[in-house]
Amino acid sequence: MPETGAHHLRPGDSQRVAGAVARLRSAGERVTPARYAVLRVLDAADVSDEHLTAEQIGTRVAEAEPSVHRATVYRTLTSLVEARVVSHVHLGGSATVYHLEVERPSAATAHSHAHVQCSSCGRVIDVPHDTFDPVATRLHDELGFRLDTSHAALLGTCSDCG
Amino acid sequence: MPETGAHHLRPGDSQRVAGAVARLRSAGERVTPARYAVLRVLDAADVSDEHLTAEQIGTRVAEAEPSVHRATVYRTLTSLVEARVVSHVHLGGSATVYHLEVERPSAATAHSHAHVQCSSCGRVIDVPHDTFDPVATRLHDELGFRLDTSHAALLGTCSDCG
DNA sequence: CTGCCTGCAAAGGATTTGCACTCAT
DNA sequence: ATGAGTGCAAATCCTTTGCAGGCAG
Repeated sequence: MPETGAHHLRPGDSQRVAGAVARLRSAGERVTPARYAVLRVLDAADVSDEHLTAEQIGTRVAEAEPSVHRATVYRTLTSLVEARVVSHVHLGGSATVYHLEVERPSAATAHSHAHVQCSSCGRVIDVPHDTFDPVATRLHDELGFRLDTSHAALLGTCSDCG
Repeated sequence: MPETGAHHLRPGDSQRVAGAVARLRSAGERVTPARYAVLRVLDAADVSDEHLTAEQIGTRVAEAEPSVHRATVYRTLTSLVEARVVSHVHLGGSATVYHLEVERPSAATAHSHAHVQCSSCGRVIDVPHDTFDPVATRLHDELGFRLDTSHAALLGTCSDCG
């Protein structure tokens, strides 16, 4: 009764996890239980619109799969980002949060949304990617600076904390 | 031969250092050698358009005034920021940089410039504060989010690294 | 004088690394 | 079978903190 390498797949695993695994594999990376665990945590967070730090991911992975070491989570995140299966956003509060990358195995084209964070409650808000277009255009024209709107978040105050 | 409290002033100290000291004092904070040292380092950095992290400031202070302990530099920066004599910007790379605040002892009104950082060479570029106005307006209208353009930097690629 | 600020040293928390072993391929 | 990935533990790095003494106001 031969198994084909998908031994880690689980019933609950979403389309996105499956897709991420596929891209991971095609990137020449190995698919291990630890990596599955991280991907599942990220998938669940995405569903509930959460943005998790490496440490939070580590904690959740530890809950789901105690055998996965924290250090491995860090290494895994690095690999996943490198393989473009996961992307990260630097928040103003100097934390970095991760989330599953939806498509696009190739490089450049920033498709994802931009983020702003409330310095009061810490909430991260996704904003349409074209919000920053005017700024991006101006920076490019005046300074030759190519803005990457999805790689860092700006701070401010949200309506709840206003 | 009575001295009036300016015992720490030095010939080389710029107008800005003097102003910072004045505001510091009027904020009810004490003016100590350590605080002078930090202010001088920040002033020198501003002149050369540098943006220094707490650690870099610590190093430069150590060079100029070896007797000032690193821990004091951290505490000093906290105090100076609180007293609005110094402001800090969170860079995308998850470092925080400090610089002298030019005027405005009062709160709110963001006057200072915004920043963008090159993810390739790390250079921090000051941009006119109105650059982000279109975005700020849109975020405010659509989400009730009040953007603080000077508190965090966005990432991108500068013309040199283009 | 009074207590804010400091130096010192030790604690702290998050991330990284060396090493030997394991398992995905 | 072979080396990428892992667990473990120790090392690092940056920053914070408790405490006693010192200096600004």
